[in-house]
Amino acid sequence: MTLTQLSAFVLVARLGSVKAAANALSVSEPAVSQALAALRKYLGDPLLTRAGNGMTMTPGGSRLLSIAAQMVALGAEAEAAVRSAKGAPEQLRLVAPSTIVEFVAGPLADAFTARSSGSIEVSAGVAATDEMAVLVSQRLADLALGPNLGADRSLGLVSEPVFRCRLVVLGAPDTRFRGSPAQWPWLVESAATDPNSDVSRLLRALGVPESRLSVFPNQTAAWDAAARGAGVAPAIAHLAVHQLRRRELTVIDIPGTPMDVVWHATTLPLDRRSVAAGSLRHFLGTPEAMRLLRAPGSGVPPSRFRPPVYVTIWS
Amino acid sequence: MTLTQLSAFVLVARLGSVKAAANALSVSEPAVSQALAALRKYLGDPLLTRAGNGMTMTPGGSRLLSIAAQMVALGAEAEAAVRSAKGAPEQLRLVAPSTIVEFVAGPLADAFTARSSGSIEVSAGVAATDEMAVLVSQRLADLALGPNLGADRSLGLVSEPVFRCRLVVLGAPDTRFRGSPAQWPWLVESAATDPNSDVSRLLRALGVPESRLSVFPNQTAAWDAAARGAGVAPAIAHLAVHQLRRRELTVIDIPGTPMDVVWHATTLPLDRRSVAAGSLRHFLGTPEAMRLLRAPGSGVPPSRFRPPVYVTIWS
DNA sequence: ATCACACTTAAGTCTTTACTTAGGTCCGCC
DNA sequence: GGCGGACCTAAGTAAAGACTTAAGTGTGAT
Repeated sequence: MTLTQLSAFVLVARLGSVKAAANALSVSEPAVSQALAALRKYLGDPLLTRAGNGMTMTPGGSRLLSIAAQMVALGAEAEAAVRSAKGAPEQLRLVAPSTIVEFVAGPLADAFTARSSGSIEVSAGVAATDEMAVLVSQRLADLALGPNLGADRSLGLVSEPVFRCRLVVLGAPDTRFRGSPAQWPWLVESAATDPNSDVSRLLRALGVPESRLSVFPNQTAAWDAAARGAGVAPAIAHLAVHQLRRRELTVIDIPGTPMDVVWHATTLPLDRRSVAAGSLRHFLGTPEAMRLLRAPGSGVPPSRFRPPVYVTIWS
Repeated sequence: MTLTQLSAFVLVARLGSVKAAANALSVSEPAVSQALAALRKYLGDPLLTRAGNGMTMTPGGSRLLSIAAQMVALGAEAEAAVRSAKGAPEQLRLVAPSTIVEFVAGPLADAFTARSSGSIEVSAGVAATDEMAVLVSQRLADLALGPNLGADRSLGLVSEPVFRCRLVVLGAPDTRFRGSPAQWPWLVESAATDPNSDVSRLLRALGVPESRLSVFPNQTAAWDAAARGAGVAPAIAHLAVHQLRRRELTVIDIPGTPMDVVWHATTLPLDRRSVAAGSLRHFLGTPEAMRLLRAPGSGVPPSRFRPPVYVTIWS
């Protein structure tokens, strides 16, 4: 499986004909056909079959297309990225659970970039708890903000506490649900599907079955639903301060809550981490960072907005 | 640039030594060193340089690492995807602007999967307006939900109106801002950074400068900030119905609003589109879909929650 | 200084890729 | 039936990839 073969496949799939693809690549028709044949043989799937005038994709071909297209696009992106790296600002990758990314990653990244006077760019990525440690240890991320990842000694990571907060359960002030908390409707955001997150630990401790969960694309939406009485929602207390102050939501007394949570900053040990990672680590200890961690969701200017890491499907 | 070279590079970067990488791949040390040399030559960047005991990355190397790691991971994923495609449910890719994905993609995908009794899985992806047309025409997405994409005849797409709504501007009931609307603080979500979105068209018409914009990671967070008086926020009226009903927000009278907006469903023409795409297109015309389009953000059960398309950084 | 260690280069081999031209096969269509 | 278009296979070639072993070359430590 080579990139040339994949791009031949992608082109045939997109243009609907071997001939057209050969034309687009300005090579002969058999060249494309053979690249396709090699791929078919390697993957053990016809991928594309003749159907009258054009070609149709097999199920395997259709899965492959989206992945292959990404790989081809990334190949081009890789060249461009390396070529343009000279003199470009250094990049720093921060990973965190979706909750943290939603509320604090943007402002934090923005503030840090400003502080480095633009010489370091921070991009934020969402990751599951158990992936974060691997990402950092493999240098695919520079710093993880979230739970303590230092427990697994084999990865050789340094995890230091940076922020203390409390996990509570919120609901609309005037609603009552019947039965035990396990029977109530629970409104959660996507981090609850990560079995190692604090929220899913709480849900397990309470014995809430999956059938009572509604997953929302982001935390604010889940709270919004809770505010209209659709159920109860777990929350890092200080992040919901606006909703609490406006009395849209109120803290519900549930056994096991408030639950103390400590956010840790995890990096490689001092001798292996990059200078930029160290300086972000240091920044997290400053009063400015504390203030950002404490004050949720303030938005950032458009020029400094960076969407969380995700790869475009097509270049 | 081959996948073998890239994986050698990734492994060296991750393990911090050529020797360790060679060991992990169970090949000789020069084999890895040469793969690296070929890549260095091809890209014209040292990528990794010796630094005492280990290796450190150049800026180019660090850019490459995250891309190369994805490519390698995708390579493995491609094989797995094709091999497991036999008998697996058909997949259907829906793309839409972030606003639509946030509110309706989850419930819509969930309802459609249920309706097909699990034989079709829908995944939702976020895309910029002008990318959506290309994605569909290149078969990288099956259906786009959003603005009318039929204007560009050359792509041969079919865009049909499915839903009418109104774009308004919201603010907290009791706040007043000074000066003209162009001077107010505007709280927007990421789609506003897409110059072809309805929101950025509105902002341009009003002459709002970039400096007055705050970008939030999602629409609900922007509204939430507006509700506490931080500024005004554009909104598709019916999606903010809960906030309006609770009087956290109220419609502000601004020239040019309400702006009529029509969501279109865009697919390939009938003879070129897949059966699944046609059936999703048909589903969008049913009362059930209408109800979901009209009722924002209801959450989905965990088993059916699918995060929007993004590629994991590491496999 | 020089030794040990780790990366790099050199030289040689074998395999695979990527491509060409030439001929074969399949399918719809008149 | 046979024609045309489109895809596939065959045979052959040049180039590149992916290895190996053997011999440098640089750097930190004793």
